[in-house]
Amino acid sequence: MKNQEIAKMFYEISKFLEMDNVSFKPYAYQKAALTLETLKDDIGEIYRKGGLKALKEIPNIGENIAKKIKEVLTTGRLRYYEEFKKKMPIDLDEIVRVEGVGPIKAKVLYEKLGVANLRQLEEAARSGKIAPIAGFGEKTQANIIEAVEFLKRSHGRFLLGEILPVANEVADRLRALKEVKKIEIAGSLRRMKETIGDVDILITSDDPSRVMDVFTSQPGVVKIWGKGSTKSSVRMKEGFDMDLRVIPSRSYGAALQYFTGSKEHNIALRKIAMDRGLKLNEWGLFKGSHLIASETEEDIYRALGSSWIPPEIREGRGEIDAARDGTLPDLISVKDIRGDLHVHSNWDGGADSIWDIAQFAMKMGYDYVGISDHTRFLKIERGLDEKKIRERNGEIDRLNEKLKRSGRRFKILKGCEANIMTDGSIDIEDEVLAELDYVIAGVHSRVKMTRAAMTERICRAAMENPYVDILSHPTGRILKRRDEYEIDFDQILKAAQKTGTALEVNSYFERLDLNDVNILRAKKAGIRMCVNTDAHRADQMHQITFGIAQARRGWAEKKDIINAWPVEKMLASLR
DNA sequence: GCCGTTTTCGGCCCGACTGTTTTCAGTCG
Repeated sequence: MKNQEIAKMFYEISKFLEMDNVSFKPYAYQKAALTLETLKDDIGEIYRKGGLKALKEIPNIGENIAKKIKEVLTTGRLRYYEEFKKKMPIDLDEIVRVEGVGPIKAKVLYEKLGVANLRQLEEAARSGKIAPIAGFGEKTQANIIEAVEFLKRSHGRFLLGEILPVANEVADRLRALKEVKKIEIAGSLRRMKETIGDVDILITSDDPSRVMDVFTSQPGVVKIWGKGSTKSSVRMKEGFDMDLRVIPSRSYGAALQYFTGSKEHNIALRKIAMDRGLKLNEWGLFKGSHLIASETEEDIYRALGSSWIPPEIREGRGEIDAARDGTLPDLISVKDIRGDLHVHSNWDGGADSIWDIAQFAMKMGYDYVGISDHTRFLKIERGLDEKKIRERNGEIDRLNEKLKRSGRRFKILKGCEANIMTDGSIDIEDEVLAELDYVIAGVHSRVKMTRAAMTERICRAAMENPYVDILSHPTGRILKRRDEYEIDFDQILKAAQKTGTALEVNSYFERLDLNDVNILRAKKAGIRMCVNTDAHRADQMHQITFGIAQARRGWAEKKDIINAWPVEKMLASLR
């Protein structure tokens, strides 16, 4: 993933430049990084085909940045970046994650105290060395200690799947109050980002004081940071902070738009406002001092010549242009999903029987459910061998008969989640794979291999096995625990393209794999995807919400997601 | 460092808050 690597370098350069108080250049590098991150084609490929000229044709890549990309591609290094690193060998990315410390403070701390990483930052703060530095002080030092502690405890972010249920519960509690007129969760949670920093809730109310009382005294609040008539802020027992803001009814739409973000989206939108001689802020859209739009988000987007944009794609990845041109994607939604293809039964390590799973799937309104038990190699999950798979298939046949007799059109599909062994082979005989409706394959062992070996393992062997239809959790990352495998994702995309293999969007909240950016790349490459839950208990099938949210963030439409298709069409596409 | 229906220079998003100051720099969203 050369694009991602170079993007990361540019992000860091942007911070180094900010540190030196350089104006505007940081912005240029940031934009270049964002462009690279979401670029459809491999940057190396672009360079090979069209040289420097082709690089310069990419938006936000000019003369100088093109040359730097060329340098990375041809030498594997970037002197400009290395010089920054040499001058200031600090873990900038880690340090600026501490609330209240930005690039400029980081620089001072390095020069005065030699602080190069989080540990040293904490040490310096705890030994009282930070307070005496000009521009810092006691309060800043205490804040740094608290911020570092927080970061260590939580890595600074919370998982969407952990935080959304809590936030919804709070929102429901407030919604029930007669003093609350409108209420909405804003921020990255509304955008359904895979990880969330804190929660912003917006309300309108004629009598906020009682709402604030309820908010700050509700169960789960462990600390009240502040309580006023327009804003209250609390820490919840789960460790994240929640803000409640009371918004004047008239500017509700403007505030909702503003607090939903993302920052990049808002910057782009404000720019458009400016181009039209208008000004956009959290109070509304203004021409001079005259208010043009503010009550609803729709009003604001419309006044800027755009249709309303779903929060999930407000990430500054071209959504505003698309909205203006009328080419916004018709995003996939939960109700489009006809069935879940990745559910484990109690034949392997799952908790529930196939019949219970089917009942649950019917309750969810699905047309089918695919049982994809683990296979032989995965002993810890009681993986099924060929004989067991056949026995289980027999049970599925009997249950399908039963469904048919009772007049239900619901179908249980025979699948498995086979293991991709280190040499790329599949741990089940082809003969048995052929008897299944579909085959998922995934890596569950030896997750640390060289990039070349892991890429080949997944691509050449597994994807080209004629029976493998879907690749489960393709990049292998576990949020806050484990990075992606070392893989060349572009190669995986190519293999999927060539073989028609679908890539899974795994909805399990610690995986969310593919992630939003990779979904967008897969979509652009015309690759089919499949939003599954990997449920090990029937009720986990509800987690489809999280996968769908990521699919939406990756601009996926019904046509991109095979389990949004009628079952016959879906099955036909696999074989 | 990028960009251009303001096109090779002169712009580049904006406001609030915090902590440090005594008029503002840095950070955040």
